Amino acid sequence: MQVYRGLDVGTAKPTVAERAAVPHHVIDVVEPTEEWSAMRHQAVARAAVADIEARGKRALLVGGTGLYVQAVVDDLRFPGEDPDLRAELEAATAEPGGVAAAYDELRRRDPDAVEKIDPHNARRIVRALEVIRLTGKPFSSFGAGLDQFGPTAFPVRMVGIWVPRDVLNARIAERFAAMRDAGLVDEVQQLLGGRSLSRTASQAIGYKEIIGALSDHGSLDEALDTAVRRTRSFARRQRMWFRRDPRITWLGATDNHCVVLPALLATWSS
RNA sequence: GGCCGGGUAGCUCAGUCGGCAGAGCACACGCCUGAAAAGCGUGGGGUCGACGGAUCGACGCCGUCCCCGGCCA
Repeated sequence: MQVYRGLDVGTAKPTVAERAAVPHHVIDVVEPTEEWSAMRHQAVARAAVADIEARGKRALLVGGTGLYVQAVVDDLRFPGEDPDLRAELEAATAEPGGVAAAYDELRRRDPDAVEKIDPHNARRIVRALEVIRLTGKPFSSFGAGLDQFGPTAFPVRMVGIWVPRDVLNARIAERFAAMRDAGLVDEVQQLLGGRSLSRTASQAIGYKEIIGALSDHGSLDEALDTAVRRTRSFARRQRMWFRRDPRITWLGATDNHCVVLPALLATWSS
């Protein structure tokens, strides 16, 4: 979400001072009216890494989202996209019984892919059918899957910081309180002036809830509570995603995350 | 004080004619290849306000009491 210009406070974007001290990349690269995607992220982030390495420097990748980290680091090749076809499939699944019918079609055309997709997950069923109809090849033929951890696309060391649950939850709540104090609501109001955010930008945690509260005069306190819960849920999905990656070295943190710095720096300079 | 409505999961509430106690959210566990800060699956949880009664059988019917809200005085 830090790729979006204007989404500053709520994405905990690095400050101007921080960016002057350490050059950051892939920040503020698009307007919030634009769509962003894993494939787009892969291209831009890899270009940034190549640029850094060409200057004899070393890139530090900061992951938030597992799919995006793997899109950059692993040899993921995304099959093509067809917006019209996707719209047609989405309309079909919106009909009563449409999701079940689409799932049946997927079962017939790609028995392997059906194993990894839940029968009610319309979004992923649509995407799989889109790829099959577009390419004529099974969705499952595009790579071994995200649970296969082969050689990375370039040399990389992966480190994760494991934070105790109660510390994490407390920090998430504090973080949103601080964002509110820093003017998050004002920022959302300015963003909305005369335009609407893209589908991807408008689902940013905090922004989505505040936009909802502002548009139907709901409670901002409730919006922030929802955003806090959604952040905890996001953190849980991050934990689930990264936990299964055997290449990650986990560093434990207590209530003071600085204690992992020596181990982190040792990894960096090794 | 009288009348009416309500009391069921942590929260908001369904529960048909009396026949195995339900949903959404929360929480826990988990899935994942062009929306991923997205989408989806599974699960644990109950003195059905309390006590008594009729019934083979009560969240439901009858009685008494307690609590909450509204109206009247």
